[in-house]
Amino acid sequence: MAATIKDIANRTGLGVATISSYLNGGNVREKNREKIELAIEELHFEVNEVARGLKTNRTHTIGVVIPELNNIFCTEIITGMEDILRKKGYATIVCDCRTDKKLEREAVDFLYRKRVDGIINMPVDSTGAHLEKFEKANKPIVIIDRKLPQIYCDSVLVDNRDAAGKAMEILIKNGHKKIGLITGPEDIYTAKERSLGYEAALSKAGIPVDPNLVVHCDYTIRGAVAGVEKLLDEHPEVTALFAANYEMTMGAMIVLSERGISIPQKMSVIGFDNQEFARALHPKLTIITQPTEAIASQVAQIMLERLEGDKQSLPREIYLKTEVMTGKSVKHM
Amino acid sequence: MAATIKDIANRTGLGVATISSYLNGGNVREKNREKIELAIEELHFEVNEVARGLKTNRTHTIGVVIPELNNIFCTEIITGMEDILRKKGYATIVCDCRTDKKLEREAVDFLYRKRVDGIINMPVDSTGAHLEKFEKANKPIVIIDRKLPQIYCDSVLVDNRDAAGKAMEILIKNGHKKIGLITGPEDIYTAKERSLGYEAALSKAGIPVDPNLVVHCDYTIRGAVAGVEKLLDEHPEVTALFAANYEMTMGAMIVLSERGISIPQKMSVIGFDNQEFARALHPKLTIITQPTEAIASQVAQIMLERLEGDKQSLPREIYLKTEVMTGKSVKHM
DNA sequence: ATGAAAGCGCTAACAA
DNA sequence: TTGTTAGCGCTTTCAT
Repeated sequence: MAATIKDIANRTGLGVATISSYLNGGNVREKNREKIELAIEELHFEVNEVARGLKTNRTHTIGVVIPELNNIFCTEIITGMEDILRKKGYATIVCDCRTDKKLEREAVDFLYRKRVDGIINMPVDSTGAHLEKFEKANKPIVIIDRKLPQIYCDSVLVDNRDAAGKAMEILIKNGHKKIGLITGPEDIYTAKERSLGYEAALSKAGIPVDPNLVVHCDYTIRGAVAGVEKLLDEHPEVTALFAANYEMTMGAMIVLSERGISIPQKMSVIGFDNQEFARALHPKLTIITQPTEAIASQVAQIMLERLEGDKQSLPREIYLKTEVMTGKSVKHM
Repeated sequence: MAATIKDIANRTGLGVATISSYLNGGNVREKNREKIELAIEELHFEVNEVARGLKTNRTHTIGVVIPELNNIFCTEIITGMEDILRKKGYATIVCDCRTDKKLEREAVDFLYRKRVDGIINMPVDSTGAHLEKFEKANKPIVIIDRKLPQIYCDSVLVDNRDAAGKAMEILIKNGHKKIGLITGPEDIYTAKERSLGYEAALSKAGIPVDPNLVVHCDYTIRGAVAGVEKLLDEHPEVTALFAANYEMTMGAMIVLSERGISIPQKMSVIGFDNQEFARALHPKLTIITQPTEAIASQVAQIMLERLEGDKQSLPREIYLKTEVMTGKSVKHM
């Protein structure tokens, strides 16, 4: 069995409270400090955080629930958050719920049972019902990428309508009128926002919106491949594509590459996220990039503030902007 | 405060032991079962796994320590493992140690303090010293991608020498003699193995090994960009490149794309991992792919077996093979 | 089938 | 500064 605080107490002849005090940065006589450190060394003692968590009602663990781990947008954010949280002594348990509401709820319940101190969620269920337990327990909730009006929580969002608007503006300025939109499911907030940005930009330019040019995929590579193939088959008049996340950008590129459709001569393309991928393509892809680092740091900061005291202040809503990285994948008509 | 088992006991008039028994699948009189379920519903009771863990000395949590979360090879494996482990009631705490030995040790210590039931590690420190606590505690250790002779543990490996051999065989068969190798740091096991495979293949074909054509990067995109630029500048005689992981493949493609070096006319390329990326490029890239799903399932299976009883049997070593996905990025000289 | 009670390893009063 | 002790929420004998 692993050594306990009691073993250290016996070994040193001190009381358990003294050992506990030492472990928590309390004052201990120099001589005793040495004795304790020796005993800890000899017995390979490591605090049992399970016991500590039971007693203090704080686990120093944050739950993170995301739709998909195999998604560079998510992993970049997670990596960034982890870095910040770890430095403050917090660990994260990441659960990927496969964009499934049921799994999402299970993940949140699971994390609640583990008594994580707070939860960070890029939600699939837009009602937020799965988060009610955390709300009732008065544990901080930070939401990424959408608003949850029913839930008392902070949110960090990207201006997705503007993001799509920027892409469309480039295409329209270059004379494109038949623009295919590769977007996510209608019930996903970010996808809907991007679709709205697409429509608004067209309307503003006086170009009629043809709903047949809007392909609703499922935010995955595979889905986009199927969707783009269908779009190209049925609408040869399309001169440009805008793919509204990274995975679908890749899906679109796969179809164009495999069909030998040259960019930008035969098709103009604007993608999303992942600068490295855009650079690796030839010609370089023009993309809209999301500020993953800023998102990560905002989310982590807010969570830390909520954990270390500020429980009452009103829910916050942080909006961040995307940027355009210009390549050579758009042809001037 | 959250409801406890005691609250349920009071509410139902039963004893805590009965509630506990119910929660753990014990037999309870039908009438009491109903009462308990009603109380659980009304009080929003959720078992406190922290308390349970303290008592049972099992947390149903597995620690996972990897060098980098922003690495598709790692995330694919993690996703696969999580799926399997979750179905058996185990959660995972993933720590990314940024390919840093010190952070790796801290992550492992942290997980030990959290009393995870077992640990899965793609190790940075080749001595395995950081894992000794788990070894002493007799908690299962499963290693991915290298052997740790000093540590009592199971390992799941890929035949990396063979992987590099396959790539080289293709290039050599197509008449290439000046082949650049973009590989990882010499002290990383997989990188070394891939380098050895490169050298062996050249020697076997009677082609002298020129160490100047071997670029040791750090397994990152950025590192590979710098490395490939230098290689191309200093060795214009190179006709083919083999990049020995996905990130470095992308780095190589970035340089080639930005310099306008056409593939395969001016340069032949074989990459590593990420089939989607290979397909998205035009012409399609020939790559060596690792069996991430098989790795994930082997690792998870072994961990589960060790957790559910089989503590004694000898350490296992599972070897898996890579595959070639043929594209059009290799020119016949 | 159910309940009483001990105890997992720790922290936090409180007392000394 | 140090020690004694109660108790966090649960499981687990051992009775009943």
